[in-house]
Amino acid sequence: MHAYRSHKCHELNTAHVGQNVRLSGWVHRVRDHGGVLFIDLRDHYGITQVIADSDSAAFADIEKLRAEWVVCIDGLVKARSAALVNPKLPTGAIEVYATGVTVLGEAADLPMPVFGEVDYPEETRLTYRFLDLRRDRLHRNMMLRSNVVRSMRKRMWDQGFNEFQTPIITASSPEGARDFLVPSRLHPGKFYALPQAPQQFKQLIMVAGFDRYFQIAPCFRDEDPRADRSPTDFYQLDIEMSFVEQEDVFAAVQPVIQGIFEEFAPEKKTYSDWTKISYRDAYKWYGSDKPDLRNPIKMQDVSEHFAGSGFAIFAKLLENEGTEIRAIPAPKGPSGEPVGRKFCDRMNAFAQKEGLPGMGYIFWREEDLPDEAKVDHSHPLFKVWFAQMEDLAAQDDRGLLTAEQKQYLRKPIPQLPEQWPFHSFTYFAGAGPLAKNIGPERTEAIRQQLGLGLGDAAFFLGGKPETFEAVAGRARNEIGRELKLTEENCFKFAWIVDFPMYEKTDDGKIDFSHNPFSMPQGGLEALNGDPLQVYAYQYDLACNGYELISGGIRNHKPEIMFKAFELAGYPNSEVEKRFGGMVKAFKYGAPPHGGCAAGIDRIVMLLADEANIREVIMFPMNQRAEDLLMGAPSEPLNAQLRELNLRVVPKE
RNA sequence: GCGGUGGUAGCUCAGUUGGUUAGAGUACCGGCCUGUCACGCCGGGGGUCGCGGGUUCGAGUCCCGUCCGCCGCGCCA
Repeated sequence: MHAYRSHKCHELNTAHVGQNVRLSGWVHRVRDHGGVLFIDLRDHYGITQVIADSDSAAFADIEKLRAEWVVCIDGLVKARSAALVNPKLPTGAIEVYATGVTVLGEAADLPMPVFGEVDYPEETRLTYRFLDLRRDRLHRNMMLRSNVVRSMRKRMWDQGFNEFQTPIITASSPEGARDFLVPSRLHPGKFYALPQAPQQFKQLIMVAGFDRYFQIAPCFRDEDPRADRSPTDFYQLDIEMSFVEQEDVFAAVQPVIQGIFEEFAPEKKTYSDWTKISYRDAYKWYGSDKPDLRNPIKMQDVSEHFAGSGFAIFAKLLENEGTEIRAIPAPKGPSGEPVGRKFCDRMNAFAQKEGLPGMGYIFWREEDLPDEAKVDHSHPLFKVWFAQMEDLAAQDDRGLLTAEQKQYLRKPIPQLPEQWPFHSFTYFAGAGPLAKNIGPERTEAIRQQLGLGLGDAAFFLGGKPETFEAVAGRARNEIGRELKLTEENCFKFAWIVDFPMYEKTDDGKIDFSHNPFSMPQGGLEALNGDPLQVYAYQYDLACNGYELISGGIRNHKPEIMFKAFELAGYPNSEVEKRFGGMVKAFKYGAPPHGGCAAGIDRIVMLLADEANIREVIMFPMNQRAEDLLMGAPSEPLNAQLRELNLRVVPKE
């Protein structure tokens, strides 16, 4: 007999009845009935019920067991009678009658139970991560992660990619985020850095002729965390390919990612049409470069309806250069409940909370035409009513209008009818202060442009797009969620392409807006024009509102690279100094190449249906980038500092 | 750095308008129980109500400050 176990806790069944077995695991749950007691014994694989009664030699010892003790049980497999079978357990048809027990590891009183599904404060969970990991949820998440990584590797290998490891202790590479620095003992005063990504190394691997590379690579960035962003370190599926264009990268990556989602979330729909949306359109339509396309709301420019209108705030705004008014359509949700003033006010408050002056709105409800409009066919409201009826007639699939009524609507107005076919003069009236200010005709024009109807609403934001776009995007998320417009149980992907190469910083300088290593579209020539009009071969993959992948076709020509950096204010000497290794390599025959990196933690997070990235990381940091279990960061020993020639400046 | 929100027993939470000795469940300890699988029943121990100050006859509750957790913003190509 093996010292610890003959079987695992998931595998015994009626076929084993009568066998003497040995199981090891944790005491999941004790049910003590006095003369008979039950232990749910748990290991990585499952749970087996152990039973002991007063006839058992092990009874006295088993009575002393407590939750989470690690024990080895010897016993006899017995079939449960039909009434006692537990269908919830894979091993529920049998139980092990204990004949002996060895305590392998006692457990103190638990700071948090392993049994049960109650939520516990994250601080406790992180401090006792090893206990939390025993619990079903995290245990399952980590196994999912392991399987996802296994599948990723296999899919990459099957496509002819080769996995290589790149250095962890390396040079600072100014890619945007703060570096983690590592002091050098052998070179006092000098520092290594942990890589923010293996970016330069993977490009060098292409220069070295390896053609297709991937790596499950740790990346280190010293930035503040978010729910979907781990501080300190995270893992990427890092990919690079030679002799490729953008479409080749897409074609290589989509089957891997889509395959992973289909494999590990079979109960959800994984859409296979990955649309391409330009960076600028993404902001225009969704207010984000990682739009959640499950939400059908698409924002639109409605400036023309507000220019010179009675709504002075927007009319005035539009007189300034580069301003526009954008609408967020908010159609009523599947419940059919009209979007009312209360919801509109709440969204307005949301915008104010996010730092905007507010968000105007119109909501459409049913109203009677005033009497004068019923007879005066040049009355603006009559025209609105007529236009809406025409609209209705054109798309009348519910038989709301009679043939006679439709007939009438085909006639040009104003033409007095001999027999008036309508009993009702109700129309979709735009309500709210904004509609009042711009009048019924403009309100109607907006309704038509946005394709809205009875019970729907729309929100309006004005100014320079960059000042409100991001908030509009968040409002769009809120609206989609609250009105239940956002499709659930699915994954929708989009490649966000054509990132602008440069942007104007607050102090008016030109700087890289994203990745300085990307190839500018149009090459060297494009860099001679307006930098703000230069787009890069750079792309992200957005999925359900998360950025899952970021990548680009790289700039492999030194002369274009120097020029690109020059535009951002970096002299050649600076480029040589910072990217010396790569520049040197490019001088000796660099192939055109490109690739991307996929956030593994985020992918697993989506697959596990978790909202927080810490739920899929084995030993995550807390929000202040502290490891509560290991006690990191910690103060160094004086001897360590001396050896490194470091001195800590006292805090003021 | 800024904003939101929370902090009461080991853990999850309740605690009314400011009013007796701050409660429940769970875990723990003791007792009872031979078919449970969230076992049940009886009893017990366990509290700096995050911390500090203030108002008040009286503060878990109201006010001010502060610390800590989480979420968001800034930041992160």
